[in-house]
Amino acid sequence: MKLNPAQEQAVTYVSGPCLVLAGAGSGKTRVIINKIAYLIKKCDYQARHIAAVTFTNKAAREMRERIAQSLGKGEARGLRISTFHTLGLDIIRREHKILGLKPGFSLFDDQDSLALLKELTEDEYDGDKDLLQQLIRRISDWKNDLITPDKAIGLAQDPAEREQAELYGRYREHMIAYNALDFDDLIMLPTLLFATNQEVRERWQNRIRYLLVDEYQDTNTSQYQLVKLLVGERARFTVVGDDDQSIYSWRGAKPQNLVLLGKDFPQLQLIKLEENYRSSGRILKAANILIANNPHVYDKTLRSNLSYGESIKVISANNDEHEAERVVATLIRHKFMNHAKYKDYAILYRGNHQSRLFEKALMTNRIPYKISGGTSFFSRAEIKDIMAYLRVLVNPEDDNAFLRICNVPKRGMGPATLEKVGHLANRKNISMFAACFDSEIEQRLPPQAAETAMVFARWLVELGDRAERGDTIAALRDLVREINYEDFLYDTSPSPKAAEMRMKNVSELYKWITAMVEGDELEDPMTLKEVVTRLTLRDMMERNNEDEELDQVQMMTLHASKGLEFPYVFLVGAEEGLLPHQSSLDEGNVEEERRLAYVGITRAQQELMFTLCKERRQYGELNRCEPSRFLLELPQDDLEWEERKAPPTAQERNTKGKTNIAALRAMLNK
DNA sequence: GGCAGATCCCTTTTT
DNA sequence: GGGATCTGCC
Repeated sequence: MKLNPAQEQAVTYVSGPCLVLAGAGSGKTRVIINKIAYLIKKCDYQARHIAAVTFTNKAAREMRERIAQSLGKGEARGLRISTFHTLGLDIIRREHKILGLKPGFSLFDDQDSLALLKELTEDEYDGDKDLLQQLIRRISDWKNDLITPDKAIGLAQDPAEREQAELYGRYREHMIAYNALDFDDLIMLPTLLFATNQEVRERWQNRIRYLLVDEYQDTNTSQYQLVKLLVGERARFTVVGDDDQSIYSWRGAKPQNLVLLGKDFPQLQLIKLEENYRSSGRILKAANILIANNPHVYDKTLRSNLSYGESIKVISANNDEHEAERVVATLIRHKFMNHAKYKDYAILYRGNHQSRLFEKALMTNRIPYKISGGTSFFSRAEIKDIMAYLRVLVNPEDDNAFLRICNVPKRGMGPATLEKVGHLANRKNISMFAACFDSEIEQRLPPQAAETAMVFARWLVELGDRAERGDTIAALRDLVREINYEDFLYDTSPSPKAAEMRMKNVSELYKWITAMVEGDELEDPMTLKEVVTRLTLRDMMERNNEDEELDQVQMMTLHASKGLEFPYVFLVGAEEGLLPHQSSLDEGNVEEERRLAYVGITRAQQELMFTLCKERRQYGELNRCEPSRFLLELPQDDLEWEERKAPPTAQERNTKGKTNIAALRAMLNK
């Protein structure tokens, strides 16, 4: 496939820092793939000196597959393609000594962190969920801004913030005691390390000599700093991004980093990709008109080189259940008329909970579907159990994991026993696991309980030895067998069928671990320690992607849809309060919601269908709904409102238009 | 210590 | 409306 002139320029400009502004569907992944190949084949870069960074595992996997196709396997050897977080993990793993971490550190996911913070704040917050949520958010913001607890305390403006900063400090101390890291640490630690340690920084600069960053608009402060420190003075890098697709500001992403880049690297080469190869002219026009309501730093207009296409449908339904039925009915008819496949259709929604009714409607009609995201594999209880066992094996300091498993299945270590073990651990400043071996344990616990704890701990040590010494996979199999996990599942599941499902999940996990331990052409074999941290990042290569070949309707959130494309798209729940989401309206962040709508629209290749309800059930209550303002912002001549729902009057459109322009002005004046 | 029923809170998006 | 957590009874 030939590149267009702008793409060609983006690929071959390698002599300095390069920013590629890539509109939706303008072939940015292609540019990255081609550029990597160009660097290796034409510029004498070795694959192992090139790193490409993405935000999601999915994107990384896709890139890996496509690069494997265009390069020989040998040529791609050593090429780093990973998410920011996996790159951070790699760095930490290699530099863990300097960072003061013991090998086999645990990675806490959100739930783990939440549990720890909940415990730490019991006195202060007394179980107030709101305050807890604020604290978590605050800590994450601090970490994303590279602010340590000491600094946070210094910066505190009021007593409440001071308290948060102190809790942040306690949280960090406990994490250190557990030999554990959270997601934000994966970026913050390497960045701080590079910032303060020249030798390490230079080592990594030497290791990564050309850096490519995908979805650059999603970087937060610490990620941007990491990029800057990695590229150093040499400044050999390419970042690809689109400010109109910035939809992650809620987790600290700073689209302003696009502007900062120009300031920090005055020699920055700016290249715009404005030719869209994905969507019909009409869909693209709608997207352009919608996003024109947002302020812009760099102007950019996407041009379609496809035909104008079908009109955009707006389907209205009486209520949310009806909405799902209408989508399914429309889909069935449309599929028949167009000889399409199920996998050509995507149902995109704002929040995960919306998937449920569609799932139900699809199921009753026997239509195969696949939900991406949502309750992930790794949040299932059985997977968390086994993972917790592995975490303790790998990192005995991990009290959280220990607590999860010490009585699963029941082995007589109930709350009373645990409380005493916990106290002992606390007083002696050792892990609970270590406390099970402590000389005092026999004085503190009733003989039976002390015996149980010691037997359990000894068994763990012995199993850990087995895994360490020889056959990791056999040890894993032993683990599941020796705790009688299967029986446990049958005892605790509501039905034998559910138990069977859960056991299947365990086997699936087992399969992934086996694959990772053994390695393959692209990935080196890993130790159990590595596997455990990697799995918390969910960075398995999804070897079971036979799924993708299956003919299934695709369902996902708008966020999850970024980077994907589908012939026919249903954008459901186009209502005030849902698509501009109420909480965003409250925070005055309509622009990000508009970008989210923009992302959804630009996923569609041939046809786009919006749906909305007159009323919707929320928290069990029935509420009236208004059409999304974004629908009113679209070019009405290109919309086809279905059913009795009248299109908006000229007046309605005018008022909407005026408020928007006023808002836009206010924004620009700021 | 385990289970059924009651109660509570929630739903924005993710590595 | 539904999943997670608590309560009170066995």
